[in-house]
Formats: sequence, structure tokens, C-alpha cells
Amino acid sequence: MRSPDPDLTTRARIRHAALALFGAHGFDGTSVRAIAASAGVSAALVMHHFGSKEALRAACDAAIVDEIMGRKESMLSEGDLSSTMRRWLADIDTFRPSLDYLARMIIDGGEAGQGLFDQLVDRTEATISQGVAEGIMTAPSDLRTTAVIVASHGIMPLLLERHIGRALGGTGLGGTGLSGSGLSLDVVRRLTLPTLELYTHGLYADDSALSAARAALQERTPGE
Amino acid sequence: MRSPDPDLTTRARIRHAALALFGAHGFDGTSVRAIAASAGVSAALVMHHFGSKEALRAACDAAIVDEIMGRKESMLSEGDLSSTMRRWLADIDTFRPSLDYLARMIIDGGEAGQGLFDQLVDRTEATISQGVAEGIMTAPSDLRTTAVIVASHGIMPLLLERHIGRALGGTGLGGTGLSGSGLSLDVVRRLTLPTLELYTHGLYADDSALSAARAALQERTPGE
DNA sequence: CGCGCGTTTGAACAAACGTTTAGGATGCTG
DNA sequence: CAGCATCCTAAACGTTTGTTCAAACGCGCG
Repeated sequence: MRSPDPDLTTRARIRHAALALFGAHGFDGTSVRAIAASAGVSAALVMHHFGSKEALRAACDAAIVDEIMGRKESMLSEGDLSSTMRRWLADIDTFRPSLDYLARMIIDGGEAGQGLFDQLVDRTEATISQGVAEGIMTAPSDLRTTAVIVASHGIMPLLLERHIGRALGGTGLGGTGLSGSGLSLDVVRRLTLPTLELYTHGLYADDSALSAARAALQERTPGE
Repeated sequence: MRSPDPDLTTRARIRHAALALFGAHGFDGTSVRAIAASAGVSAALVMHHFGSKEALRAACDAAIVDEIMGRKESMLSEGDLSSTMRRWLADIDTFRPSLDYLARMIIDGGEAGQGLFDQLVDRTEATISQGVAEGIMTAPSDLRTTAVIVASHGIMPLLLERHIGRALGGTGLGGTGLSGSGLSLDVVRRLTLPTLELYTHGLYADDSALSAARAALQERTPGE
């Protein structure tokens, strides 16, 4: 199970092993001894390098944040995540641990995950208002909320990859771990066009549903 | 023999306590002793009634499935989740544990969560094709995938409630637990209109992005 | 050489875990 | 009354957890 990378320092090997195991089985589901075994060292050495299991998680968080934010063409620098996701998926074996860990970061709602989500929303908001200014997007009635919705929709394939892959007649479910082959390149490709259809034509044929909801909401909250 | 009414008694109290704690702190983050203390019984009694912690989780899963599916006007019987969510949110203190547990069920990807998601997708697909037949929705190019997307978008507020609430200037964040007041009635109300806008008018002003993606995908997969 | 320093380890620690055991109540049935 | 089943608990089981400790190892420096 160990991956003997002589180029990496022992400390980096431990962090990589921890990130992969945290992403696959969760923080509580991963023991320090399992991380040590995967890195080919003793459990005591893990503590010597990082001090505690929680500090090791913080190091993994920081590594992921660096991986995502510390690039010029960053994941967060574009409103559309599909291109970045395709790039990551092209080298799926390399980025799979990062993707799994990233999904858990967002779900767990830790401080680092909060920062990532907030930045994603901010970038999405900027992208939308730029698109509106350039005339390629229609102005939403509530820019901030629309940005939150679009950003949430963007990371949805990351969080529900196994469900989506299975619902689309997935290429087979993974084993015991969470890193099943749900989010494949085929699935992302199949999601692209319907998603863009939704973002271009919507789903409803006319404004009746929207108007009805608008009227219903104004009834209940007349002041605002 | 068995009790004529298995619920309504100590057994039900234990299951309710377990469901609330599992939803708040996760399965691994909840000990049998904590469940027993919350229910006011001993840890051994939990084992006596359910056999194992895993069986207790299965009982909670079944209870949630019953709560969602065992109703005439079920959550899954309508394509739009917002009305059901509003109904649940109206009595937020009662349904909060169920909502939290349901979110974890879907994320964890267990068998019961899979069934729930699959049924949600199936109902969504039926709703869309009915809407298309009635002329109130436009036909998507890929019905199944569109149903998966719409269904996933529908449960997004459930999974990202804390992030969404915070990004929208939430009414304050909860304490240590996960049951922070992220998904409030105000947040859901604020999400309703922009979501319907997206589903009515889309976001893009014209078909350029959609056409470009369509062309790009046909280049790479000409056969299919 | 000898000394110190960072790296690494096996062993042990106390705590918490899920689970088991033995048995005390309590109430129904004969 | 005895017999039995159900509900419930205190205590202990064995395992695993995160963490600590003393002691080696390799290695550059005086």
C-alpha cells in the first residue's frame, strides 16, 4: 500500500498519505497508524513531524488550499468550473485524492472549507456581474444569492459524484472506499450540455411559475 | 414475545436520540454511551434493543425513509422540493434532526441514501417529462441527465445549508455542532426566486456558450 | 574519536470505544 | 407460590484510539 517516493521528504510523504486516506475514509475513519503504514513509517514519527492528528489535518487543509489557490489559472479564477474539472479529470489518478479531500473539506464545514466556499462565491459573483456588463448574461434580481446558487451548483458534482455516476448508469461503483469511480470524464461530459442548456434556456417554458412564486412571496413578506 | 408496539416506548426514545446525535455529529462522532445518556438509559440497553450500533443506524435510516416516503403528499412525489422544504422549515425544531440526518445519509452514500437519491431522480424525471407533455417545460436534450442535475440542485441547500446561510449573511452561526441555523426560513425564501429565475430565463443571454460547448463536445466524441 | 542533533522506532500509556456478561427488578402466567 | 420473560443496569471485557517516552540510528563538526 505504501508508495515509495524517494524524491519526497518523509514529512511530505506522510502528508500525502494522510490526505489520501482522509479523503477516502474521512478524518474519524482514518487512524494515525494507518497513515503511518501507508507512508511506510511508524506512528510515532507522524506525531514527531506534525504534533497531533488535528495539526496533520490542518497541514492537509493548507496543502489543498495551496493547490487550488496558488496557481495563476486557478480553480477559483473562473466562474465556470467545468473547464478546471476537465483538466483535473484528465489526470484523474493524480488529482483523485485532492478531489475527495476537497469534497470532505467543504462538507465538514471547517474553517478552511468555509474560506474556499466563500472565495468561490465571491469569484462567481464577480464573473456574473462581469458577464452582465458584457451583455452575455442577463442580470439576476438578486446577484449575491444567484452567485451562491451557481457556485453551489458548480461543486455539486464533486459532492454527489457517486450518486450522479450511479444514476447515469455509472461505470460501476467503487469498492469500500468513497473514491469510487463515480466522477469519470464521461459523466462530466454528459453533464456539460444539459447544465448549459439549463443556464441558457432554463427549464420552464414561460414565466408562470416564476410569477406565481413572486406573487406568493410578496404576499407573505409585503414590507421587504 | 415482541412488544405489540415497538415504537412509542424506550426503544423509540433511543432511536430518536440516536438520529439526532448522528445528524448533529455524524455516525463515527457519536458514541453509544452518548446516545444512551441522551435517551436517559444505559449503554447496555441500547445494545439490548438494537443489537449493535450499526443496526441502530439502520433503524434510523428506515425511520427517515418512512418519514419521507410513507406519506401521501411525500417529499418525493413532487419535483419541486421547495414546498416540502417550506413545510418542514415551518416546524424547524421538529424536523431539524431529520434534515441533518437526511443530509448525512445522502453524503455518506449508504444503501438507504442511494435508494432515496435514486427515487428522487426518478420522480424528478417523471415530473419533467410530465411538464414537457403539458407544455409548461421545454424538452431537454438529455432527459435523464437533466433530471439528475435538477434533483441534485434540489437537495443542494440541504447539504450546504451552513455555507449558504453564511454566504448570504446568515442569521448567525451555530455553536460547535453542525445544526447551526444555516438553513432558516429566510434563506430558503431568498433562494426561491433566483432559483426560479434560473429555471425560467437561464443565466446566459444567448446560445453562444451552449453552441460552443456543443461544438467542442462533438469534436472530441464524433462517433457518439 | 566524541559530542550533539535531527530522525526514527518499539513499547507503553491512559482513555474511549463497541460489546458482553451477570444479575436485579418487575410483571404476567400457571 | 414458583416459573418465566422482559426491561434495565453496573461492571467488565478486549480492542483501538491518539499520544508519550526512552532509546537507538545516522551523520556532520570540533
